[in-house]
This record gives sequence, structure tokens and C-alpha cells, in this order.
Amino acid sequence: MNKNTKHSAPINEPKALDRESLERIAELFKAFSDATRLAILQELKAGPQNVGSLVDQLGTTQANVSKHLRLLNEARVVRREKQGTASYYSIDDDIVFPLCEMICDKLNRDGKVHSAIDFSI
Amino acid sequence: MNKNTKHSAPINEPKALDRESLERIAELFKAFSDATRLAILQELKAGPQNVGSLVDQLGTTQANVSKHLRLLNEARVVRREKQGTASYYSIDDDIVFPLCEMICDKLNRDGKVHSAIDFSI
DNA sequence: TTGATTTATTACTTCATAGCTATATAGTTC
DNA sequence: GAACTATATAGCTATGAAGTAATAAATCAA
Repeated sequence: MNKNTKHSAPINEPKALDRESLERIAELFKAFSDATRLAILQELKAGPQNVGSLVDQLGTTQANVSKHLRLLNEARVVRREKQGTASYYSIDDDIVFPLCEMICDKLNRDGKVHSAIDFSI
Repeated sequence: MNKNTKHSAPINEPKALDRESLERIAELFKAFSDATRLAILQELKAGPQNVGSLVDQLGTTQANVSKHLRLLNEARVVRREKQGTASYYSIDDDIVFPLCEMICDKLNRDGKVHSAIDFSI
């Protein structure tokens, strides 16, 4: 009997990801491929914040922050909770921090970043 | 004596990354945020390949593959080695595989990917 | 030398998105 | 209700990137 019947999961034979899966993966990478969004996530790491507070700390407009938050929310990276007129955003998935840590490590390896690393869990 | 003199590295006080560092991080994320590039890296995972071979397996043009390889090379993700007229490309930094593994895990958590995961070391 | 092969580059088009201003929407306060 | 506040959205511009065809450049073979 073959070790991979149609009812056994293929364990030792990694199957290549199809185009659609690669698109999904690329899409999530894209969510992290903007400096303003990374700055937002870095801010939210300290705790939930509303939009206005984020606008104060980042150097951009309210509309821009709101748009980035919408994108991050749709990617299930942040979560929104409405309180009155305010919207409080918080980290919904910690994945960004270990990801950035690995990226930072590589950049340091390549001598491309001089700063300390804040993207840790 | 303060625990953080100018000669001791700050250990317990993570410093926020400045804008420039965030830009560098975002730039590397961007290198992984295209499905064609991920497909190229998936192919190269099996071993070094020349451009023509990659073109055969991906469904795109030689110019396009060449351009993506140039970008990945500048990001120090792949390495080029010329042999005659051919250029053999290989993985220069394995970082993409654990990164994709984490991304895949999240997508599975969110129910967004159905395929098996090939992006492992 | 001529021709064939392989890769890199250029010029171009198309599309996506970051950012802005202005406006709409919803909740709060008076 | 009117005025005020906070956020989301629409419309717009500018920029960047993915893809293509065509061409340049380099190497090898006959």
C-alpha cells in the first residue's frame, strides 16, 4: 500500500503552493510593506488607540490613517471596537512582530539598518 | 550608575524604530509581496536554476522573470552566478521560507488558504 | 565571420495605491 | 433640533510597479 493514499495527508512530499495561494500570501506581505502601516502597528503594540491619537503621533492625515487601518482590519491584523464616535483599534494578530524581528535580523546581517529592534513580542 | 550608559546596549528598553528603518523593513516586505516572485523562490527552493528554466515553469515572459530576479538579487534574497551566457540563480537567504510558513499559518487560521504548505526549511 | 542562444535592459502601457482635500456619516452635547 | 466631535468615505493626483514587445549585449558553435 502506498504511503499516500487519497485518505492520508502527504507528509514527506511537500506540495507546491498553487498560484491562488501564492496570491493570498503575497497579499498579506503587502499589508506589511508600507512604512506608515508598520508605524501604526508599532504604536498599537503599546495598547489600543483611537484614530485621533494615532494621527497625532504619526505625521499624516486622519483620512490616510483611517484608510490604512481599514486595510489592516480587512487583513485581520488589527481589530476595531467602536466607543461612541471613537474607534479604538488594537492588534488582532501578533504575527507582525516576529515577522519584523526576522526582517530586522536580516537587515542587520546585510548592514542595512542601524536602529535597535522594537518589533519583538 | 544608570543601567544604560552610553557604552551599554539598551536591553530592557526597546526603542521605537525611526521612519527610515521602517522604510527599509517595508521595502523587504515588498520584495515578498508579489506572487510571481514567491513562485520564483518556490522554484529555487529545489535548487539553483537559470532564467530560461524558470521561464519555462512560470507562465510569464523572460523579461519579467529577469526583472523580478534583479529585484530579489538587490534585496539579497537570491544570488547570481554566471556560466557562459546563462545566469544561475539560487537562494541567498532562507528567510523567505520561515516567513511564508508563518504567513501560511495565519492564513489557515483565518481560513483563507486551502493548500498544503511548501514554504518550510 | 556568421548565426544561434541566453540574459539584461529599454520603452511603453496598464493598474494599484499612498497621500491629499472635501464631504458624508454617526454619535454626543447643549 | 443645532452645534460639535470623531471617523469613514469619495474624488482626485502622483507615483510606482507588473507586464509586454523589442532590442542590446554577451557567449558559444559552426
